[in-house]
Amino acid sequence: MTAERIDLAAVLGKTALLSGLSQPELQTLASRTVRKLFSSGELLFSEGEPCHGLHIIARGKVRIFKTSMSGREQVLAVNTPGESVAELPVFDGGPFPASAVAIEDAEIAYISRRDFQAYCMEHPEVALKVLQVVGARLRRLVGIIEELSFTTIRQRLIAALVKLAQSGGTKTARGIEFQLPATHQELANQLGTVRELISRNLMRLQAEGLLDVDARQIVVKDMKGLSALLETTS
Amino acid sequence: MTAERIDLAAVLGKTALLSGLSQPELQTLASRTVRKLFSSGELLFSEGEPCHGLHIIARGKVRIFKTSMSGREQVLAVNTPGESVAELPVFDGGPFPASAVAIEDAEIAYISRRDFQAYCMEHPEVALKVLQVVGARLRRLVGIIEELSFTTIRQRLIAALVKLAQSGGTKTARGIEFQLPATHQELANQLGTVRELISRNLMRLQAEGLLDVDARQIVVKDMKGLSALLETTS
DNA sequence: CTAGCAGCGCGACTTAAGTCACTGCATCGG
DNA sequence: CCGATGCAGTGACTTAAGTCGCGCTGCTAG
Repeated sequence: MTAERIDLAAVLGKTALLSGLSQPELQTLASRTVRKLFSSGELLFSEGEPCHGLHIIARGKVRIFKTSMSGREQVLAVNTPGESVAELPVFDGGPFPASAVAIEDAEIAYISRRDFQAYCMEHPEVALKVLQVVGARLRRLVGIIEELSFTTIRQRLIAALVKLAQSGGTKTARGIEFQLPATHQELANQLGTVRELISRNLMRLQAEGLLDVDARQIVVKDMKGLSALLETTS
Repeated sequence: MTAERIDLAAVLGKTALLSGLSQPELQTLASRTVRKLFSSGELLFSEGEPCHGLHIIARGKVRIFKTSMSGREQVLAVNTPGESVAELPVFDGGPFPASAVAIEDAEIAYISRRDFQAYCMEHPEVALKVLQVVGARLRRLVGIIEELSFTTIRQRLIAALVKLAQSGGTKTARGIEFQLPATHQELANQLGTVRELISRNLMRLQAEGLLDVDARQIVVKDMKGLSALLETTS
């Protein structure tokens, strides 16, 4: 019991929302949290459901997404440990605007709305932190809107590849190599399109000599040429 | 002088953010605000600029939008008196994520970041209100994303028409009549497309017998048929 | 070992979306 | 009265996006 509480307090202290709080305060909050476990593929909640509390990810990954009638998905965010999920409905009392699913086995610290709101009233600095986190979220959403309405799938894909190469790539004689983090289908969901287009566009980039593609293994042969395509109006 | 302050206090008291505050508190805040005037078409701020304070609309309308390299616009929101604009950068310290322009002559109450943040620390309930407002904004953005990635322009246009008919329409013998609130170009910007498609889709709906279109005057002849098109997967 | 399944490649096709170029039409200021 | 200007309608066209169907591979559970 006590062990669990100390553990939770440590987790809470590492989240963006609550960093900077003192140990006793974290303890107090931890005593109000519930630990929830989700296995990979399990839904944390669905779009439209009422929201009763705040989810903080202690372990695992969570994908936030919308689904269309025809079954297509649009990913809004993928969240990792230390981040919180669905802060907003906690405060405006509305339903969840999107669904969330665990994409790895996950452990969630859950705090009820009432408790967290009360805590914010007593600790205004926490409320301001929440605003910062929400701000980052809102910026990402605006970015998604910008991409969806102004760019082609080709450009979105290139942008994603460049980002992956820069963060998780290793330099070799042939260029910058890295693995796609998931299936083409998943990548398509994140870019708001369908599997075939990912496939086709990757092949096209290969044909243009910018990439080498071998299933999920990507070798960027011409990083400059690739990045250059992001700037052009075409 | 005094007259101005009382006036401002009244304005502030009507905003969603600050409703429920006592007169003296409003006075205090009002004494910190600056009144700014913008004529129609004038920019309040541009995407990427640093943000130094909160804008509250006292009079007029403001459009929030993103612009692409090729000159196309995507409208994120149109805000009216009593609403605030760009609450977020005030709290996370980042630049404006989009641009804002007055689409009517407008009067803005402006409060500096420092003052408003300090006020939130002293009055946590205001911070919670801000979170509610931001929540509503975020929901709208998610809605835009959903529309952009799942629906056709035809459907978005129909949705816009239905909304307009329900809010600003009058029932007549021929059906529900209303005026388009702006030019086709402006409507296109809000739906994330180009003028021609608005024109064509309106014509198509007319050809299908659902509408009568005469320039900006619209008569919805078959509201049920129109709404029905929103539900279908097609 | 093999039947089944998930992920991927790919061609053929349909359709939504956008571009270009032009016309007509009203309004407004000289 | 007239040219300029801004808005709307429209045809012809190009291209991006998405759909369908099928075949190939490699893995793994029965």
